[in-house]
Amino acid sequence: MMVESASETIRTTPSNQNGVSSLSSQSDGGGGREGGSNGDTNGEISPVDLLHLQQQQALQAARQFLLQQASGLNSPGSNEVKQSPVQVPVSMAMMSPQMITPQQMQQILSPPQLQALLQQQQALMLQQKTWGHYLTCSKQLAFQQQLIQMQQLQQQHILNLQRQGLVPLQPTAAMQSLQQAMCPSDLQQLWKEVSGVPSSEEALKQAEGLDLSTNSSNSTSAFPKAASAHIPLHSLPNGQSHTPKRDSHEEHAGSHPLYGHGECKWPGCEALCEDMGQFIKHLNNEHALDDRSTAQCRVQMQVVQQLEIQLAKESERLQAMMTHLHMRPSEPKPFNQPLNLASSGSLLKRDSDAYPEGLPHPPTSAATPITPLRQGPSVISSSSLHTHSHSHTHAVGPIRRRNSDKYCTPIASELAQNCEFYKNADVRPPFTYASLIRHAILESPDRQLTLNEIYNWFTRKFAYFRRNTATWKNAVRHNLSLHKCFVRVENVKGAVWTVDEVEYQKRRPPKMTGSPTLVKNMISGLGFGSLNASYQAALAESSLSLLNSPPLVTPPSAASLNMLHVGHDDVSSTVEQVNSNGSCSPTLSPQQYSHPVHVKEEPTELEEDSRPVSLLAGVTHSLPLPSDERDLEEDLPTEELE
DNA sequence: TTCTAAGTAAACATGT
DNA sequence: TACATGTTTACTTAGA
Repeated sequence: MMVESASETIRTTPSNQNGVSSLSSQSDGGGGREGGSNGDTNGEISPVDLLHLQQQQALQAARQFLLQQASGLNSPGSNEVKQSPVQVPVSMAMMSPQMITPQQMQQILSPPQLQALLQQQQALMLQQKTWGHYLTCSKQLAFQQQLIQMQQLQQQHILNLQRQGLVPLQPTAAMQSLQQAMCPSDLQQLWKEVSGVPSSEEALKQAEGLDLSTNSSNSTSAFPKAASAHIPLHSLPNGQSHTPKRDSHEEHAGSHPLYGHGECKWPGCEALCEDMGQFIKHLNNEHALDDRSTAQCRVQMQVVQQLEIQLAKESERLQAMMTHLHMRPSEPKPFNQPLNLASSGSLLKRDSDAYPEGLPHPPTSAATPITPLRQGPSVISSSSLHTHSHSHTHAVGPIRRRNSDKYCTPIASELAQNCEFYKNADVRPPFTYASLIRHAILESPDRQLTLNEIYNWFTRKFAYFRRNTATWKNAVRHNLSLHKCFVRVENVKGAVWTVDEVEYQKRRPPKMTGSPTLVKNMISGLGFGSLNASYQAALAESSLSLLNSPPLVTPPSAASLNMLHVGHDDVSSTVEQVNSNGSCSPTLSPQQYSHPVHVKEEPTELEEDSRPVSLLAGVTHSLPLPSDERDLEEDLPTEELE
């Protein structure tokens, strides 16, 4: 019986390798693995070569430009004199960030700068990888916002300087005329080219390279070190030195983007300023339109642009990766090869229109993948893939449990986003049977299903469960009977299965990404101090999930508890979002619409008043009382109840 | 290495 | 009797 599955279980290696390696590769040179379009082209001029050529040309242009500036401004002079190099090449002066190619930017920035940028980006990507795919998009969005804020900040300062007369009006007119059509970064680029031109060798060094380690010819100058000290690239990505977005006139109302916590937030300054007036004075004195400030601004802008470019590239790579993983038209066995794929925004459609069972359909295309992967990919389940390739003894290709637990997968959202995929692809869902059963039950309108309905749900939702029915059905029954969280209820329709939320939460202590004691303390603060920590945490989650149901929410408790919430595979935390699609009702407890006759009888010896859970349960949702008693009796150590 | 949870298989009981 | 449903046990496996 087991032997026949051996051939099926070793099927995921190609996709696995592809997916995992792609996800983990940050120095892939633009995703050469993604479709191989950027691969090596031996013997002929590839796009990469052309890009290199363009980079060289851009480098030459940039160096000439900078040398031109340096030579034209070598003599000390006033700002007016410094404006003379306004006659920069129009192509450079008018070059918006969008017009500067990444390669040109890379050439404009010195190797140390690029290195610093790369480190930042790698750190960012590491963060993204660490937090997983799920956070990537939000992080990118946040980062993009940060970039925009910084651009606005810089522009604001520029405008401020203009208002204060520190910036000549000559370019301002042009800027104003362009202001309507150009983004802040465009304006800044224009401004920096027009007005803030480095006038000396140090400016050149600043622009070409802040670190002398690679610039031996200038290594004797002491300035670059100072300049590099004034350009703390690290201040950008974390955004610590930038305040939230402000209106361009807001600095007059008591705040300034470059001023915060009594410090000047100019890169590398950190001068203490007691009040805004002092800060303004400091800003005008120390960060006036001079070579240093201009160079700093220039470098900062380039940092921003570089990061933007990198962000765009990484986003594009991500898109390509996810698209690639979703669409494998050349797969010889598209449905017999379990593809554990990333989520796709295109798969968000609710599947009330299930395909005929047993008829696999081609996976839907993934045009706009938006669901990021988690640290432990919930869909690209390494565990799933792993077990598929290692489990030779199970006919169904066991997913090997705990995926959802381990990766804290919100099964509801996962299924909601990938329902089409799972429906069509012969992929074992990376969830435990218990999670799936629970999801099926909670997804139902009445939050109760007969065994046969559970079967149907499995086969309807997952192509994987359209075969080996005996195996997984047995597993379903086994889980239903085994886990106390599943409560058999007899109503007029016969026996149905419901979910005991508390019990379900209890069977797995929730994973707290933060301090586990936080939950305990907070719950203790809520008056549940008599419970043990794990049970408190479980209750917290259970309550959280149910507190999400509007009719049952007590705002303060919900708010405070929501702070504790960490996602796992619980449907309760995400079922509401499924409910938003109208597929199930979130609030009713089984006992609210059925008259339970609990078959699973277990000894109950505890007094009801010794169970603080009833407090919470009573507030949040109606619990199955008999099972509740049973559960509490079983899981709460008696010594802790005494 | 040990423990635990999950998955699988199977035996058995019960009801239709 | 066959089948569905439900329970229980045993075993294997993976992960902590």
